[in-house]
This record gives sequence, structure tokens and C-alpha cells, in this order.
Amino acid sequence: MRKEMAKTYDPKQVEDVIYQRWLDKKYFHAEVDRSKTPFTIVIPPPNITGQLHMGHALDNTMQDILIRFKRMQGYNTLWQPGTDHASIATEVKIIETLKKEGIDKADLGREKFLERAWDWKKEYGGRIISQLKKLGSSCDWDRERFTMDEGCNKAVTEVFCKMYEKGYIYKGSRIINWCPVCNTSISDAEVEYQEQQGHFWHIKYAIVGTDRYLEFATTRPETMLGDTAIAVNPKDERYADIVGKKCFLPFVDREIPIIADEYVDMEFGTGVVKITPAHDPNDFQVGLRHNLEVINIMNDDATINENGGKFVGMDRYAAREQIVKELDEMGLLVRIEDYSHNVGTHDRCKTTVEPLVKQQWFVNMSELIKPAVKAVKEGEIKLVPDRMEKTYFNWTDNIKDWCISRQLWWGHRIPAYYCQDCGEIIVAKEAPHTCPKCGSNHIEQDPDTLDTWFSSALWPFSTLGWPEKTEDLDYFYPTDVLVTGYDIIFFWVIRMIFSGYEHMGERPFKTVLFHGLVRDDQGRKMSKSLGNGIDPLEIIDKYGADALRLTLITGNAPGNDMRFYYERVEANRNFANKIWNASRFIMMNMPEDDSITKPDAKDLELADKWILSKLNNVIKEVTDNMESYELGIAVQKVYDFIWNEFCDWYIEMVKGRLYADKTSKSANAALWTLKTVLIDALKLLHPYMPFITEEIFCSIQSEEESIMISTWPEYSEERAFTKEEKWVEIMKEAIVGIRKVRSDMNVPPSKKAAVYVVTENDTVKSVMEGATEFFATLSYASEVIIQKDKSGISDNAVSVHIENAVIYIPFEELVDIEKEKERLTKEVARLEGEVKRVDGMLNNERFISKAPQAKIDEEKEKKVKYTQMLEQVKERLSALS
RNA sequence: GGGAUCUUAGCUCAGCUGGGAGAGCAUCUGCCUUACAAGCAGGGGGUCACAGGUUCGAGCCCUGUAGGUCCCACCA
Repeated sequence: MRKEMAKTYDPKQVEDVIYQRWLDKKYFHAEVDRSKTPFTIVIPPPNITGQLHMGHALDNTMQDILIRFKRMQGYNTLWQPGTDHASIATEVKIIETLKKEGIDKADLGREKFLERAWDWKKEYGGRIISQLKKLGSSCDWDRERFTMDEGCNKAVTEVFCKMYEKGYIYKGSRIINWCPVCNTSISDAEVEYQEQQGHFWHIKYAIVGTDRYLEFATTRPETMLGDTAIAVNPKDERYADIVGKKCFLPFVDREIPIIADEYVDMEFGTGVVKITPAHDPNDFQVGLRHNLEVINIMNDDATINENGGKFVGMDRYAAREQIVKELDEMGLLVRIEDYSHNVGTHDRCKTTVEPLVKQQWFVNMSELIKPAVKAVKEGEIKLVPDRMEKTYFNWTDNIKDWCISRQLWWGHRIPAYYCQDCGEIIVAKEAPHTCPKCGSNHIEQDPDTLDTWFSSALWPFSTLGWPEKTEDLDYFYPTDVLVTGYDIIFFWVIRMIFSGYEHMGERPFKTVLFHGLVRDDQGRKMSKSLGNGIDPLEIIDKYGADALRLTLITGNAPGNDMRFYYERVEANRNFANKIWNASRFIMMNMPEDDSITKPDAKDLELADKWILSKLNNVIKEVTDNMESYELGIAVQKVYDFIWNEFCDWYIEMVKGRLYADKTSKSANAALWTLKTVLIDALKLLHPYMPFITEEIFCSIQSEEESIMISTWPEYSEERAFTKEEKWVEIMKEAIVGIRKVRSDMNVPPSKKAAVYVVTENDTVKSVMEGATEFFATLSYASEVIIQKDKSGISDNAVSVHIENAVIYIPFEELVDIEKEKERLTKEVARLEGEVKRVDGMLNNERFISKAPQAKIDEEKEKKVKYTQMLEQVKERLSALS
């Protein structure tokens, strides 16, 4: 025995030690090696503000599984790590901390603010990395990158300038989404619609030159201050006569035209819509069609500006209240209706966004998106599961220009410079000293920064050295798999894809593997406000990283959300312990000098061949499943194999051989098989449970120094023992049958009884003879007697029927013949049912003519088997009466 | 309004290209059998939402219905 192993596995004792050893040995490190095929994954860079949550844990577990699997298969694997500056998320955090110190961002000034931001990065940027390490992530940490490091900055500037030159990036005054709390524009993708209870205010305006009024409804009465028209549908006969007339707009004393536009739905409400081009995207479009004036009535903080007349300075909601009140007093408020509608909010801070017309930078998407659509359509990039393609195309088909400028300080500053004298715009990698147009040196850089996704869109190649033409880029790009949540398809996945084609001329990855959200045990999203988040680090601390990883990967189909249960972590912790104890058993039984030798084929016994063959099948299936990204199914098979076949059956089968004579050939064969099967099973499990598999691997063998760089097992014809597999399955059936009978009769395991196997079949006879030892132990037999007929067997026996054999257990006084007859009668009924079912199929001409031959043969075999068993049971039954 | 997805054991979910329904937890019975009580052995429990259709054969494919979840759009 090599060393004393504790009775229960304690992950805390081993995980950190093992991880450090892997780091020291540089197993995670990748170098270009042209003799090997690369396999590359770039990490979705976590935010520097982030703490590891279950989403990260799932995402990174999946990546680590793929990387470890491929590494063992012999690929030159690179898992490229790094972090994201997360412009707005970080900026908000810093503003918060400043606030606590009583400092206002504006007072601090840009430079000082950025100093604080970098301090933050230094302090917290490493936090999430160390948390990823606790999970066991085998990233190449020597290559850690940051979206705002020198290389990424260079890539961003390069891309901006290039796309500006091509005309893809432009500056324009358009309606954008404005967050009045974060004080910045945001992209369409960042707007989250929330159903809110609001009101529908029915208001009327006087039609100029008549005594008529025009009634309409609005959910945002305060925007009336910016109304520049009233619209009806051109086909609407109700209003045909007033189109072209004007309405009087109270408060701002403006006359606005009544226009006709298809946009108006005649069926909805009164069929009249107020048009506020400056504060509604649809109205903006209407305004463009009708050349309407765009009157912005709001300041950046969502207070009413000087265009709002007497409401100037009021907050948007206060103004709303006041306007409604005054309209009512003026008799212009018709009624108020409760109304539930969707309100656009900022996904970061949940503030209601304000559509505003502003000067911003945009990326024109119409050309860029084309190769990204083609790639997925033609399968050059595969989305797993493939239904995600629908979501993908839904976005690409309705793509709008991407607003990329943000009124923030933390981020990549836009490389655009303005001549303060002649207004010339210069976009350049380096800040110009003089204006190329007028020669002035009075030049200022655009104060805005870029959307944080602008830099992450470049991540698959910027991290490999682009825009430099590096060896790494040449070798590791395109990457192989991107693993991410379906919730960032629009933010990130699509943008990486079109960026890859645009700047590299090639796809950034071959496959995108999506996962869902990890929810709490009630199916709710884990969130800070609900306080229902489960900290992965706590789980690791309590149950170990392996148990957590297994929990996240099992019992859930690709792309589906999952619920997190402590019970499942516990079950997986128990599984770890099970493996631990199986290994402990093997090591305890090893000879002192470990002198196990590979047995000759002829020395392998029935059970050995059976488990080797089973293992062989599992290897094949698991490998296939993993190659098609069915990670959960794959590990479920390993789990079942280890627990239900290896531990529950094989170990029990060989105990006798080990306890008898450790130096015998039989014991050697058993030990060799135990060790071989365990090691291969550990290898299959290693990508999922890296720590415990490494710990056991290193103590059970000394030829190799780490399981993570060992070779992935392969299916081998040599280990395919089909016949033995079948025989053992029949024996298991017999054993289970005996146990069941005993259990039904309440016979305690301590009470052994003789077991007679009656068979005329030579194969059954020889198979049984070769396995009496384990057969006896597992069926609690005092002895196993194999004979051709029933002679010498007491009538006071119960019988178990298997294919071509009847097993008798003479329990004598314990046997209740009437009960036994009842039991056998049920068995007859069951078998008759089986025969009937098979006959139903085989007598069906169309089944015979259309079903595949293999299926027909299978059913024929079953018919033989069940008919034969039915005869046996009937015979026994008649013998009892 | 458009789309996706789900409905399978008491609970949470698997079930890959159609060929006799599975897991974990829970539950019941019996076991401290010298790897493991975080365990062992045995059991109960499902007309796979409903209605049609295709097929020799449907949990799986098609159509429809009902209910749930999510994404997109945003009728002011």
C-alpha cells in the first residue's frame, strides 16, 4: 500500500496544491509549434469590476472541459485569458466610490478620474482572475490581456481609423438612447424594455381657425413641449378635411401642422398621434419625411430645457405632472386611462432612457454585416445549439447602425480631432499638431470614448497581436470555439464575427457553443437586488471545485437555462467521494512493491473482459459526445460507468480473487484490470473533475507526472469482448433476480443458502463454472452447484429464471409454496406479454418488409429467449401444483 | 405583432439523427457485508400537456389547441 488515504475525500487539502503544481510546471502555457494542430479558445473577458458568479463558473467550466479534452487528445491548446475594462460598469462604480468620499466626477477632472480608474483596475482587475483559478481554469496566464492594454488600444485605433476611411464609421446627428443618470448615449442593444404600469392621457388640441378640437392619447404628456406636428392616417376619412390645418400647442404657444402619414394606425385610439421628432424614434422618422422641425426640450439630466417655456428646469416627471394638471385646468384633458406598456430602460442602471437627437459616432452596419450573415448561413461558423441561428438572423436582418460614442471617460478615447478654427475633423492614429486644412494648431480631441463592445469585438485577434502580423496570430487564429451565454449574441458574438471578417478576412471562430443562465432553485435569475445569488466560491469552499463543475455541466441541455440546487452539488460531492473510495480500495489491495504486470490475454477472466469491454464502449461514446459538444451527456456516461458498473459490479466481482491470494495470476489480472480501468475512467473524467482525478492519478501510478498531459483513451479492438459482455449481463440478471427473491422473502444477507443452477446448455454451464466465485458472493450463496437436471434439489425452493437456465434456492421452511406460485404466475403473465409483443411485430408483414434487418433479427432473438423462458417458468409452475 | 423554447416519476431535469421510458433528490423496505452510511441491496411511482396526422413503429417528425418562459419589435 502506497500511502494511507483518508476515508473521505477532502478537496480543500488538494485543490490549491495541485493548481499551483500545474502552474509551476507550465502545463497551461502554449507556444507556437508547427508540428502540432492548434486548438484555441479566447475567454469572454470578465469585467474588472466583476466578482465570480455562477454564470462565469459555468462559462469557464465549459471552456476548461474543452481545453483539457483537446489537450489530452494531443492538440496544442491555447486558452487565451484576459479582462474587459467594461467602460460604463467601471465608470459607474468609480463614481459611486468618489461620491462616498464627497467628490464629484466633474470637479475631479478627466485626468484625475482616469488615475482613479487605473487604480481600480490594479486593485480589482486581478480579483476575478484569482477566482477563475479556484475553479481550475487552465488558461495560459502568461498571456493575460486587458481590453485597454497597449496592444488592444492599438487595435482599436487601427480599426477606428480604417473604418472611418472606408466610410463605415461616421458622425451624425440622429436619435439615440440617452441615459440621464449615466449621462451618456447607449446603443439599442443596451436598452431593456420593461413592462410598467402607466397612464394614457387623452388630450385635445384646438384646431386653428375652427371651433373643433383634435383628441389623441399619449403616455408621455411632457413631450408635447417638443411637438411639431399632429399626424393622422392619410386614408382616415374622419380627419381628411383637417389635414393641412394647424393645431394650437399650449404652453409654448406654437401652431403645428396636421399631417397625414402611413405610420398612424387608424384602429388605435382616436387615430391621432402627436409628433415629437426630438424624443421618439418613430416620430423622428415621421419628422424626416415631412421636414418637421426637431425641437429638443430636454437637458442631459432629463430636466426641461429653455425650449420648454415655463417648465424650464423641471425634472421630466415633475413637468409631466404639472402639465397634466394645467391641461386639466384648461379643459384640454379629456380623461386618464390606466395603461400598461413597455418602457425602455438602461440595462445597467434601469433608468428610463430618453430618446434624444444628438451628435454621435456610428458604425454603418449594412455592408459589414453581410459576411457575418453568410458565414452562419453557409455553416462556416456553427452555432450550437443551432436554434440560436434564428436569434442571430433576427438581429442581422433588422440591423441598425451602431452608436459607438459614449459620453464617458473610462474607455478608448475616440481618435477624432477637431480644428477649433476651421472645424475640420481629423481622424488619425496619432494626434495631429496642425490642421491639414487651415494650418491652425488649435486642435482638440473628441472628448467621447467608445462603446465597451467596440474593443471586445476585436478580442479574438487583438489578443493574439493584431494589428501586428505575429506568429501567434498566424498560428492560433482563427480560434476554434467560443463559449458564451446566449444573452450576449447581439452585444458580442455578432460583432466579433463581422469584425473578424472585416479586419482579418477570416472567421474569428469555427463554433459558438452557447449556454443558458444559471438560476436559483425557484427558477429566478440570480440578482443582487433579490439577494438570491449563490457564490461559486462558497460552493467551492464547501464542496470542492470538482463538485461545482459537475453540477453546472450535468442535467441540462445546451443553451438551456438551469436551476442551481445544493442537493445536486452534494450528490456530485458524493460522487467524488465514491471515486476516492474506489481508488482507496484498489490501492489498499496493491502488493507492497506495486508489482502488477500486464496479464496475458488468456489470464483475463470473464469479469475482467466484461469491464474492459464496457470501458471500451464508454470511451467511444464519451469521445463522440464531447466532440459534438454534448458535454453533459458525456459526463453522465462516465458517472454511470464508474458508479454503476465499475464500483457496484466489477469491484464486488473481484474482491474474492484479491482476498484469496494476492500473488496469484488471477489476483494480478484483477488488479491490473482495476488499475487500468480506473485510470482510463479518471482520464475521461479529468476535463470535468480535474482536481480529484489528478490527485488519484498521481498516487496510483508513477509512470506519468500528471493526468492533464496524459493521453486521452481510445477505443481498441483488443478490448472489445462482445460475448463476455453479454454473458455477464445475463449473470447480473440472475444475481438481481436472486437478490429480489431474497428481499421479497425478507431473508437477511447473513443467511446464506445453496444455489443450484440447472442448465442443459453447455455455454451457460462453462460460463457459470468460470464465475462461481463472484456469482456465489453476489448472490449470497453458501455454494453454487451447477447441474443438468433437478435431481437432489428440494421441492421447497424458489426459482429464478434466466435464458437457458433455472436457478433454484432451497429455502426449505422459509418457502411458502402458494406465494411462490403467485409470483411465478405473474412471471408467466409478464413473459407472455413479451412474447405477444414480439409476435405482434414479427407477424406484421409490413414490419418484416420495411424494418431494417438488424432490428428484425433483434426481435427474433428476443422471441427465442422469451419463449424459452416462458416454457421454463410454466414447467416450474406445473411442478409445484 | 414576430420568433424561440418548454410541458416526461412527488420535485428539478436528461433523453443525440424515430426501434421496448432515464438520472439526481425525495419516498418505502432491509442492511454498520473488512473502499465508501457522502454507503450497500431491493421496491414503489410516468396512457412522455391535449387532439389529429405521417410511419411497420412516435417522448422524438408534421399540423393544430391550451398553458408557461424567454428574445425581438414597440400602437403614440
